[in-house]
Amino acid sequence: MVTIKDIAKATGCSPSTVSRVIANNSRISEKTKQKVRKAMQDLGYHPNLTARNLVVQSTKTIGVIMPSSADKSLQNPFFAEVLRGIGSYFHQEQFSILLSTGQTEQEKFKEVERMVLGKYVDGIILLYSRLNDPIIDFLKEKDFPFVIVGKPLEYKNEIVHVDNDNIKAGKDITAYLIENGHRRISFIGGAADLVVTIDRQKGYEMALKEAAIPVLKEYALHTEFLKSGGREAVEQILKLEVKPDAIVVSDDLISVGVISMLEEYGLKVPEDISLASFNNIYFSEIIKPALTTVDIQIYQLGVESAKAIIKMCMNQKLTKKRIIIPHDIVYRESVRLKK
Amino acid sequence: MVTIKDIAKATGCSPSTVSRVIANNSRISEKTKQKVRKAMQDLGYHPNLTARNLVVQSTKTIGVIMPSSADKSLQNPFFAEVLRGIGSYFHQEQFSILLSTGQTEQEKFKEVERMVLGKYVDGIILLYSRLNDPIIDFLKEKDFPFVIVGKPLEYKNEIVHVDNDNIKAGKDITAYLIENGHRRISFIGGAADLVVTIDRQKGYEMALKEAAIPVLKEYALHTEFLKSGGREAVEQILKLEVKPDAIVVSDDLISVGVISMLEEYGLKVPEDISLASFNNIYFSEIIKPALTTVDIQIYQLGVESAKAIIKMCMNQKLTKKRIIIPHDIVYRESVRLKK
DNA sequence: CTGTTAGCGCTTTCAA
DNA sequence: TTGAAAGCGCTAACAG
Repeated sequence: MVTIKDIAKATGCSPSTVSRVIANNSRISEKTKQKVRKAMQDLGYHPNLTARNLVVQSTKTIGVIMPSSADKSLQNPFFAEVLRGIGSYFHQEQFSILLSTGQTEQEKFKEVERMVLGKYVDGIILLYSRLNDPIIDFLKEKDFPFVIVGKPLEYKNEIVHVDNDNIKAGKDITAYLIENGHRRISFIGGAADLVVTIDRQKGYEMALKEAAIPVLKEYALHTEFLKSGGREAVEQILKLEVKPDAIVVSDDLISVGVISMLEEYGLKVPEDISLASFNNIYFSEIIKPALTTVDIQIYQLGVESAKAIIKMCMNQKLTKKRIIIPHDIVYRESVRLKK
Repeated sequence: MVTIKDIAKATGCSPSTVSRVIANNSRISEKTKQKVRKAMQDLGYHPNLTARNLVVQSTKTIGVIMPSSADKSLQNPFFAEVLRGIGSYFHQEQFSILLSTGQTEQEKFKEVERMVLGKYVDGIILLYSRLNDPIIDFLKEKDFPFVIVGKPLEYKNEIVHVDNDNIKAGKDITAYLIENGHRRISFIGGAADLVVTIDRQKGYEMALKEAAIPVLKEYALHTEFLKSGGREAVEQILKLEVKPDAIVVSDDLISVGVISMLEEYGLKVPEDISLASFNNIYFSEIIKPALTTVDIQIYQLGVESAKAIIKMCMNQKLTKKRIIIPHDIVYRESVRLKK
């Protein structure tokens, strides 16, 4: 292996000079720079990142934590898309992603602990927000830089997070349904302990109230994310005495299953029942009917969380803890319009 | 920061002893071990991974390279699922994933170069296999440990790769279509430079030949992965003089788009036309019609590639370069059966 | 503008 | 069973 010393020897200068050339230090003469660079080329030198990391006490690496992979939720294109956003910003800043996909909460916790205590990462991005997450407690206690994609339920004012205004998003999409003449609107959410589900449901309820439509308990259902494709949820709905004429679904992926189920029971979307959801993943536009959905700009969610964590690692102050990515509704075919 | 020296001081022994306790070296007395461990607890000591990596000249970190993320192919749940497989094996071996999602081939190459030359990873897993991939050339030239998930087109006998027998898979699924009375079978593939597409198509052709069905050029189409949802492909098919009665699609995700398109043109699957594809992603079972598809055991693909790369990093010899994960057909609703 | 020196925190001979 | 010492490859004062 060729080290900085070899280059020093070959060029007749000191290791520190070589180091400075690597850093492109301004007070090294152009001449030596040339000479050193040539030697690096010739000998095939490349700086050892581990060695550098050790001395500068920083790795330019961020741990990115996915939700527990035991359930199938990882298959949600949401995560790939956030990752893409994070990766693109990281690339230009020369940061790296250390990915953690723990099967269980335990595994994930262990991995985070290893990364953080072993000083193997400079910061953490959490790609989800759950109630009572021990990882958050751990990070907070250690005062370790981290950002959440989504909204923390506790410590909202202390934890940096990148989120949509999901309450408003829920309200907007529900209002759109109401505008189009729907009155009996049901809500199907994913896991009930996900903050994003909670918020979207809250927005849904607000819209109903504003339109003076009663909020019925039996109209709000939860289905385990990606489990059984929303079968129970649909069956519940079909058992209702007064059947809904529209459904707000908290995630496009769930919509896919729900639509299939409805069809199985002979209900067509949007003719018999309208449906609108959130995320605008790639699928939403290629399935039939194409989904009317809230575009939450997943990629941007990734980019901004990347920006935030890097800033924090550089000890720059963030002006605000809560970074909101705007959303907007993409109108497609799953909602029956008012004539 | 509390270091190994602090523990040494606190316990009155030397840093080397502490180091040995960390490694659980057998020739340290149980008594000192206890003492040292207690001090580590009390002072909150945790080994610095970077420092260790530097001296042992290894990082226990593997670079995992996704396909260029400029196209939408990253949203294919395939990748999340392989990642999950890799992650699970890595976790138990205490390895980490350094993820690279370059937008372009260039970006990806740069990232790989950085990881490898900077000695930041011990090995590389490539999650795709393309024709003329400079990354493969680079890795080969550097003689750096790497494994491909998929099949390299060149150097098949030199490059370790974890793959399905996609030719056979293509043949099997096509044969199944033929068994059920289909004769005019079309093939819709993803990007034509992906080896997986090529293989599956090859198998498709073999099955036709064995059944003495002519292989028609105009029956084989390619659609950019996830682009336009297979619209052109379907339009091409509908333009054919003799329309197919079945389609083999090289990826479940493409199937989703193709089914939608067919429906748009008034063709129902499987009543009017049958369809079968590959991968068995979560979606395949929740969409209507549920897809008859080849289960390629994506998760296992991940696990085995993880095993392979770790073995290589430990300098253990692999018995074979080509590791095959068995596939099997999952029979669902998208194929019209012979009465 | 460049060199000398001292470490970053750990592992690992070698010696005791 | 333990300690002393060297060194992994690099950066960063400090000195000149």
